Amino acid sequence: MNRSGLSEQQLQAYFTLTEVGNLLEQAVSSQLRADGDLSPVQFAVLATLGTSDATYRMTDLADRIVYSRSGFSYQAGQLEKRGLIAREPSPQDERSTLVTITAAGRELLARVMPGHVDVVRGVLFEAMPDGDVAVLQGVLGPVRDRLRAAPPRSARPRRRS
Amino acid sequence: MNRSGLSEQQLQAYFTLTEVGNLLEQAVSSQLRADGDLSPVQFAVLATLGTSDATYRMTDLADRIVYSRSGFSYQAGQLEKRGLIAREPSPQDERSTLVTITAAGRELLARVMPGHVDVVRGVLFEAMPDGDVAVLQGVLGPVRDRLRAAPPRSARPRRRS
DNA sequence: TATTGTTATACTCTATAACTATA
DNA sequence: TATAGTTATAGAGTATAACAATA
Repeated sequence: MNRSGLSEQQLQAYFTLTEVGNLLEQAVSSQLRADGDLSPVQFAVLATLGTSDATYRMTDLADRIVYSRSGFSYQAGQLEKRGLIAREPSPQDERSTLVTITAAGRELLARVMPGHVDVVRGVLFEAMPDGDVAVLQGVLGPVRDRLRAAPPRSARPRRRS
Repeated sequence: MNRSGLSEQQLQAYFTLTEVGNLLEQAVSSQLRADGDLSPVQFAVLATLGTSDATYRMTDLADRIVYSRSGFSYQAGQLEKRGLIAREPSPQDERSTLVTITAAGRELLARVMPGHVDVVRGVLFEAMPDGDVAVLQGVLGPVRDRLRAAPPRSARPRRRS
């Protein structure tokens, strides 16, 4: 434990995680742009919608993807303009908007996925022993779960006008 | 191994890593902005320069921080304007620019660090068993080393004019 | 010719605050 | 009064390509 409140080991692990994350995002970003004209965020939206079968509200998707509401509205607008997602008012609560992936969205996802997976393998898994995959998930999975359970950004009260 | 070339386990671990990285960056970004009016990239520059004693060339720093040259020139300009770093031509190779952190830069780094470390602990380490820290470093350290050894972005040949 | 770095340009992204509508 | 979502605005960040200087 150094004077800052994190051990040297923890600080190193944090920097390593950050650097790997940046490098990974960089590599993935090029591939997505080249193969599908998608940003990492847009890919995350399509992947989230295309993998889970669930429908999401705008706010929930924004929280999951880690975005401000307004920023997510912009991104959803971009994807909707290209016909990759659809928005419709929720029957239960007409304030809410439900987001679904379209057939075209699924097609693009399928078209982009193989190259994407190739990049991820090359960057992250090629030199990683198989056993380490479970170890990584074992360490970071609980962290993710705990963060998801924490009050999300959109829950922060807004200022009065 | 699913049809895409990554096992389901690998895909999950990749998504988890990405999500934790995003959440972490989000949290850290607020703290840095509030306490030092710094972006995560600007913090990374100061932290890299302030931690290692080495001097870096512009290109090497850009590669380390994972940035385009032009983008890094912009960021270096921002930091220099605030007196946090200094640039000078290299004596050995006058094409190169050496970057150093100033006393003011160190002061700002020291001022920002405690809160920064608090956030990182809260997000990443609070619920992580001590043993997992070494495990995480053990898994991601080699990945990072391998990526650093790979030809960096700036090595990509530029188009002829 | 190749490399280092900067800059002009054009664009994407992002957040804050204001706004509308529903609960 | 609180919540969901959009949008106007304004600014920050980013990359490409062109540029100048040195090797």
